Formats: sequence, C-alpha cells, structure tokens
Amino acid sequence: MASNVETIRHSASHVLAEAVLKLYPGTKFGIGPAIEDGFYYDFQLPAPIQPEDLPAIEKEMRRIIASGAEFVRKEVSKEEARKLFADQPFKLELIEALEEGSISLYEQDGFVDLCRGPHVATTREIRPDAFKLRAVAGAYWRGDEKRPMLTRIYAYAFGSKADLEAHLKMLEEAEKRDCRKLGKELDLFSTHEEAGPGLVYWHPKGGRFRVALENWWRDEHYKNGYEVLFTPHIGKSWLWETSGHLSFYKEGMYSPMEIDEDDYYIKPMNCPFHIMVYKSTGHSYRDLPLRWAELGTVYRYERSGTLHGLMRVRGFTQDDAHIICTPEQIEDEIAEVLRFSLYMHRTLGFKEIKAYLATKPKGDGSVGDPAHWATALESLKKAVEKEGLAYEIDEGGGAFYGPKIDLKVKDAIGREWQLTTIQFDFNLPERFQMEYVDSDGQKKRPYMVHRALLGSIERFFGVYLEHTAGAFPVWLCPEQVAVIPVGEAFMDYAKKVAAELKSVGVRTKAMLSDERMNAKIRDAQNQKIPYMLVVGQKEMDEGAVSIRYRDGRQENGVSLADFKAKILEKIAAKSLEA
RNA sequence: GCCGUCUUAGCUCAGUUGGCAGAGCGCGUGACUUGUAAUCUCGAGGUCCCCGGUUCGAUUCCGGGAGACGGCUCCA
Repeated sequence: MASNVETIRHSASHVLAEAVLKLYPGTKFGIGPAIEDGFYYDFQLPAPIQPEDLPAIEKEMRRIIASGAEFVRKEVSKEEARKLFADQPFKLELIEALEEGSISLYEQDGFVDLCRGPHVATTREIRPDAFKLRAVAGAYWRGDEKRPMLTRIYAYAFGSKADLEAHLKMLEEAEKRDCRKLGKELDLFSTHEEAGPGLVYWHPKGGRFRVALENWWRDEHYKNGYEVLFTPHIGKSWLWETSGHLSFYKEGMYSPMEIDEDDYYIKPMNCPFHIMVYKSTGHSYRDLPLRWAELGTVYRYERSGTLHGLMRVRGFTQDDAHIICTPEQIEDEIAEVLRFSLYMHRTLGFKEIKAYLATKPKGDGSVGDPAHWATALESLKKAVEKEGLAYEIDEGGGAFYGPKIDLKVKDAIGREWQLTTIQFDFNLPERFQMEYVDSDGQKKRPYMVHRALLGSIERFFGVYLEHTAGAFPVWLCPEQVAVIPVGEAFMDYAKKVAAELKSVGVRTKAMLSDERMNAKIRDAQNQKIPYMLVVGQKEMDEGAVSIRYRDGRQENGVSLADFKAKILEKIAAKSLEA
C-alpha cells in the first residue's frame, strides 16, 4: 500500500536524522516535520556545517534507504523515554510536555527517535530519486529567538521522481520570474542600500504601470460608491496614543521627530487619519455607509532580515479603505466589498481565489462586545458563501480588534499570494468615540471595517510581475507598442505611425537607432512589449503596419486604422490577451 | 535582530598561491543601411562593499561593520 506523501516526507526526515548522527556523532536532535514541499530536521551539531556537506549526507541517506530497514513503533512510559533520551536535551523537553501513556518511539536501522508517527513500513517506500537536500539554515528552537539557534536542514521530497522534477521545474520558473530580476531587466524599479533598504524607487516604466493601475483603481472606487481621501504622512503623538498604536504597535513604528516640542510619528497605518475626517463633523444614520478609500503610503519597521524585493518592504502604499456603517448595513457592506475585490482580481486575470476566515482569539486578549464579534463573523461567512468561494476557517486567528477575511489568489505557477484583507475593527471606534445619531435620536457607535484589495501597490506589483513574468496585459504595459522600421528609409514613416498612436493615448515608441531591425525586435521582445509594428516599403505604400506579437505570432499588411481600433479596443476591455 | 552564504565596471559574472584588475552585455564613437530574436570598428568606464589589523606590498589573509540572498509558523 502506498503511503501518503506526508508520511513519506516525515519518514525521510528520520532517515536524515540517522544519517546526520552517523556522520556527526554527538548531534542533539530537535524536531523534523513534513512541510509543504518536503521536510526539515533541526539539529544541534558538534561543529558547523556548510551547504557543501549536504551531498555526503544525501549519500548516507540513500544507503539507509537501500537497506530497506523497517520502521518499528514502540510505546514507552515517560520514565523510559527520559532514560532513553537522557543525552538529548531537546527531546527531554518535548517528553516533559507529553501525557503519560501517549509516548511512542520509532526505530529504523538501529536509530531511535521520539515520534508520534505514522511512518512508512520500510525505508524502501522513500524513493531515493524523489528527495533532495536543499539548504542549511539557522532556526531557533521552537521558533523562539530567546532559545538556542539550531541548524536546520531542508529537503524537497515527493512520492515520485516525476513529482520532484515538476517541483524543481516550478522553482526554476519562479526564479526566472523573480520580481527583483524582472524589475532590473525591464527597468521598472530599484532599491538602494545607501539610501535606505526596503524603500522602493519607481522608474519611469514602473511609473507607467502604476499610474495605469491607480487610475483604474480610482475609477472603480468612484463607480462603486467610494470617495477618495488624501491624508497626512505624519501625526502627533496624541493621535497614536488615542489609537493605541503607541501601546500595541510601537515596534512597527519609526522613532518620532520633534516639531515645535511635540512628537510626530510617520504613519504605519491610515486608519486614525480617516477617523479624524469622520470626526470633523457630526453624522446621522442617513449619511452611512461611508466608504472612504486612500492610496495611503505608510512606513513600518521590518527587521532587516525579513526585507524581500517588493514583497516585504519598509515603505508601501496601501490601497486602503474604511467602511463606516450601521449594524443593519454591515452584512450588505461586507458582501459588497467581497464582490468588488473578486471583480478586481478577476479583471487582473486571477482565476483561483480562496478565502481564509479568522475568528476571535481565545482568552481575554480581544476587545469588543462578543455579540458584535458574532454578527461580524456571520456577515463574513454569508458573504463568502454568497460568492460561492472556497474558504477555510482559522479558529482564533483574528486580530484582537476584530475578525477578518483574507483572500489568496493563485498565480500562473500555482503559488498562493494573499492580497485582499477585510478586517473588522471594534477597537478604534471605541477609542476615538466615533458616533452617529440613529433614527431614534440616540447616539450610537458605528461599525468600522478596514479593507485593502490589492494589499499594497508595491507588493501587488511584485506578485503581478511574477504572475505575468513581466508580460503584462496591454492596458497595464509600460510600453504598449514599438514601431520598428526595416531600414533607414522608413524612419519617417515609423515616426508618423508612432505619433498617430501616441495622439490617441497609446504608449508607443519608435525605435530609430541605427541598430539592425533584428536587434530591435529582440530588444522589444525582451522588454515584453505586446505589439511590435514592423514597417518598410510595402507598409509605407499602403498606410499599413505588420504586427509582430510578443508571443511570436505575425499579422502582415494591417491598415494603421485597423490596428489603432484593435489596440484601443484591447485597452478599453482590459483584455488579458494581446 | 539571530544562523548560514555572498558583495569585483551600469548589468551578468571571471580572476588574483599577497605584486599595475578581466570578459560578455550595456554606454560613447566611426562605418554599414538591413523584412521578423544580437552588423562590424575603436573607446570610455573600477575606492575589487566600508573601517581597522598583519605585511615591503591587501581586492586577496585576519577582525569589526553595512547590505543582499536563503531561513528563523508549520510541533515529538
């Protein structure tokens, strides 16, 4: 009977542990679970190891696998377990946390490990050609930075060689699409260590993309009943004391700057500012719901080791909005946000979208009336069900101030990215004493929901770059058309074609250098420009262009008027295909 | 922040057992004027990440620092 891949991975981690013990006697063992694409095992080694040591360990693992040793389960008492693992401090700690009577060991090839199981029957079920040691990394014991740092060995492992190869291929593809690499190749953005890491500089071409995206974003928000706000980048400490950020979020905020003897903080979030706008006037239930959006740039301290390309940065622009409404309106509002979010994602070409619902944290670490939590959760559930979305519930995973839904989209190579987050907030309305006058003349507290659809513009740009491999849909392309004359004699005609397209708003460049035509095509192709218009004698005579698409397709002798109509239609429709 | 690896031209990367620093691409120049993925010529371009130390001499060895990259949740 074939075991499931998780069991195989976990069994392989025991084999890794055995191999490491053989090669490095005296090793202390941490834990060795199966993970998404393989497994790892944490060790405290007698001496540091390098990536170059991995092949020797792999070889030893293959030897153990070939031996066909059986995995044998044995139950022991706590006392026996303590004796057996007397020289294994980490295992002893694990044993102490276990219930008497539930302690089991697994032994293979003379190597015994504390383990709940299950395991494969024999090491032969682990395919020697379906795993690969991947990397050595430091990892804190139990993920706690106050505890010892262990050496973690990561491996990829699958049920078959074909699965492993498919995974390696996906990783190779991911490397090609890496937003940092594409950002350089396509001249879209940069970061500068000397000017501050984790801060993104948008180049002209990145700017073209961003403006196209933001214009669309704003139009859609106005269409969908939002208003757009602009708020300051800094706020006095009063604001952050009132919001509670200085007590709960201080480590994510930068040090204050002193202005006229007051401390000002650069904003890590936009919400307190939107609340100030709300409080600038009184509100009736008749005004609600208010939907206020802002492309608000925030700055948050991220530990230096966690910065990553466009995906994790220190300054970013949230496509933020706050919805302020009455309890009666909340269900419709949530359904509406979700529908809007799905519409945006689908327009951008994401087909598979999954929801993750996070509920009230356990214990007393949360604020707000439990009845409100229940109403909120109910409205979130109804909304996902209405949209027929697949969803998972993360019990107790909500923030202390309210439950939330996150949406994850699947990209072109199967990876999931969280973009949208929709979060209730029972904390800020209270802290800022937000009110509206209800139909009964009573002052009441409104509901407030934070939401970001794309998450942040920077991170979304990174995700989208990787999803499309830089070949954006035409409407978002920094450069939509390259006009390439076949020779010097046709430069003027190329200029004329480009000018005509530019005049109707198509982002066009005429490639007029004295390079060969082939070199220009190659260049435009590498820049992922969707339309290359090749023009020579024939085209000039006929007022036509020859279209070369970035996928290599060709269409010759198209009249310029027809091409113009075609591309304008593709842009207007936000077509995903050129 | 912590563990590991890395840092050489605008980019991608060679190289120096410690003795004046290299290629390709890109950029500039001159020539050539081309029909669907790289025309040829010449040239400019470097604090070999930064600060100390060892040495007659350090890009290279040693120490410290910065940054980038892979990790630090997935529970025996």
